[in-house]
Amino acid sequence: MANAFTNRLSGYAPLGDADVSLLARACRNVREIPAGHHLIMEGDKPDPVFVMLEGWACGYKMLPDGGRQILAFMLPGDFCDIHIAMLKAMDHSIVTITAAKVAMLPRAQMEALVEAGPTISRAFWWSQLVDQSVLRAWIISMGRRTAKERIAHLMCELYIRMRNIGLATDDKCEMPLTQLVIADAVGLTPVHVNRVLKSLRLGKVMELSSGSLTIIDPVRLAAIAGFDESYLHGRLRQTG
Amino acid sequence: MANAFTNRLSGYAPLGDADVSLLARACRNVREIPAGHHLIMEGDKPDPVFVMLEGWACGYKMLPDGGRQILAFMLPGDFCDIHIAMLKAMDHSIVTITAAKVAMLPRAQMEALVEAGPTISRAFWWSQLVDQSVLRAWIISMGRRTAKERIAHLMCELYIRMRNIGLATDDKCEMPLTQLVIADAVGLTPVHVNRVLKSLRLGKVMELSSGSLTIIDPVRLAAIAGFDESYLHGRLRQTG
DNA sequence: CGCACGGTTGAAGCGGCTCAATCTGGGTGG
DNA sequence: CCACCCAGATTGAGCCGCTTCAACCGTGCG
Repeated sequence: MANAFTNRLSGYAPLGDADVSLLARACRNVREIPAGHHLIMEGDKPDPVFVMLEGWACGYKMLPDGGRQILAFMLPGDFCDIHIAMLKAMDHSIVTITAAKVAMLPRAQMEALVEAGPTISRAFWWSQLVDQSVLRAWIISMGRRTAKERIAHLMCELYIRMRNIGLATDDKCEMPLTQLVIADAVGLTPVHVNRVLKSLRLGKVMELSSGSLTIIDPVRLAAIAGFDESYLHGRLRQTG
Repeated sequence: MANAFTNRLSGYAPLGDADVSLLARACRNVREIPAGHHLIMEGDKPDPVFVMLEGWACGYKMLPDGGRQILAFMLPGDFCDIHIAMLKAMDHSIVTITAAKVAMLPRAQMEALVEAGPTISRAFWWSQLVDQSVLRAWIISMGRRTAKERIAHLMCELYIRMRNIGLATDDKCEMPLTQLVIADAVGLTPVHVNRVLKSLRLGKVMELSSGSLTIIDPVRLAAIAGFDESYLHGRLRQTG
C-alpha cells in the first residue's frame, strides 16, 4: 500500500494503517509525465492537488523582463502545492524536471482527507510547516549569502531531502539539474553558477556532473553553506 | 466582539457569529509589549501562538557572520507564526517594531479552534496560503529584482496589507521602519537603501519619512515594483 | 552529418558594498 | 533652557562580486 507520499507523511505524524490506506487510495489517479512538461501554468484554474510519486519538478514564476525565478523543488512524496485547490487562478507554474509519476487528488478528496481525522490533518500541517521553513531558508540564502554559499546551501538542502526519502547514499545522490535551472533557483547567472561549481570542484568540496551530486568533503560543504538540517525536520523513512 | 484578528480571518472564510466569538474569546490573554522587545527568541521552546492585535513585529534570523535577515513583517490581525506550537525549538526570533498588543493562544486552544469546525479551519488554511504567497514574493524579489525594484515592491506589499486592514488612506500609511530594518528585509546595505529611497523621493514616486509612507505616484511605484496585489488575497474588511 | 543544448572560458562593465565622515532631531541631565 | 548625546539618516570615494556579451567545446540525437 505504502508509497513515497505515505512514507513522507508518516514521518510527520503517526499514521495508522487506516490512514495509510486512505492516503494510498487517494493516489489512485496517477499520470506519467515526461520531463519538461507543465503540470499547470500560471493563470490556469487549478483543481486537482498534485503529489509527486517519482521524479522531480519545480515551481517557478516568470518576470516581465523574461527572467525566471524558481520557487521550490518538488521531490518524490512532496505536495506540489497543497493550497492549489483553494485558488481561483494559479499565480505560478509547475513543470517537471525529469520524467515523473504524479498523483492527482481532486479538491473534494483533499477535503475528505482533512476531515477523515486529526492524524492526517496533522501530517498536512507539518507538511506546510516544512514547506514554509524551506521558503524561509531560501530567503536567507538570497538575502545574505554569497554565490558560493547559496549554491552550497541548495545542494545541502536537496541532498538531505533526498537522503530523508531514502534516495541518497553516504556521499551521492541524483541531482538532475542543469546549471541554468540552478541559476534560476538561486538568483544568479548560469555563467556565474558555472564558475562557482568549478571552484567547488577544484576545492575538492563537491562535484556536480551528469545528473548527480557527489559530496567529497561534507564537513567543508556544510561549513560553506552554513547549513543546519534541522529546519527540514527529516525523519528516517518507515521501513517495510 | 470583533478585533483585528477576527476581521482579518473573516476576509478568508465566512465566519459565523459563533466562530467570531470563539476566536475573540481565544484572544482574551493579551499582553502589551513595548517596541524592540522579543516575543520569542531562536532556540526557545515555543508554546503559545502569538497574534498581533495592534502594532508591528518582524521575524528574523541571525547569521553566523552577525548579519540579520528579516523573514516577515507582522501587522495587526496576523499570526506571528501559526506553526509555532508544533516545534520543539524556535528556528528564528520574533521582535516587536513598535509598541504592540499581542494575544497569546496556547497550543491546546489552537487545536480546539481547528477542531471547532470547518470554517475556522478553512480560514487558518487561507492564512497559511497567504503567508506562503508573501514568502514566495520575497524570494522573487531577492532573486530577480534590483535594489530599487525590491524596495518599491516591499513598500507596495506593506501599503496594501495596511490598506486591507483599514489602516491606510488613499496615498499614505504608517511605516515605522528604519532604513536598517528595510535593509535587513530586502538583503541590502543600509547605505544603499538610503540612496534608493533618495532616488525614489527625487523621482517623485514615494517618500518615506518620520515613520510614514507617502505614495506620490502609485502607478509608477507599482510599475517599478512589478507589483500585482492579487497574491495578498486581500478582502475589504468587514464593517461593524 | 549537423544541429541543439548544456557546459566552459575570457574580458569588460556596473550595481551594490565597504569604509568613513558628517548631519539631524529628539531625548536627557544639569 | 541649554549642552550634550545618540540613533538614524546622509553623502562621498574606491572596491569587488556578479553580470553581460561573446565566443568555443562536447555530446547526444534525429
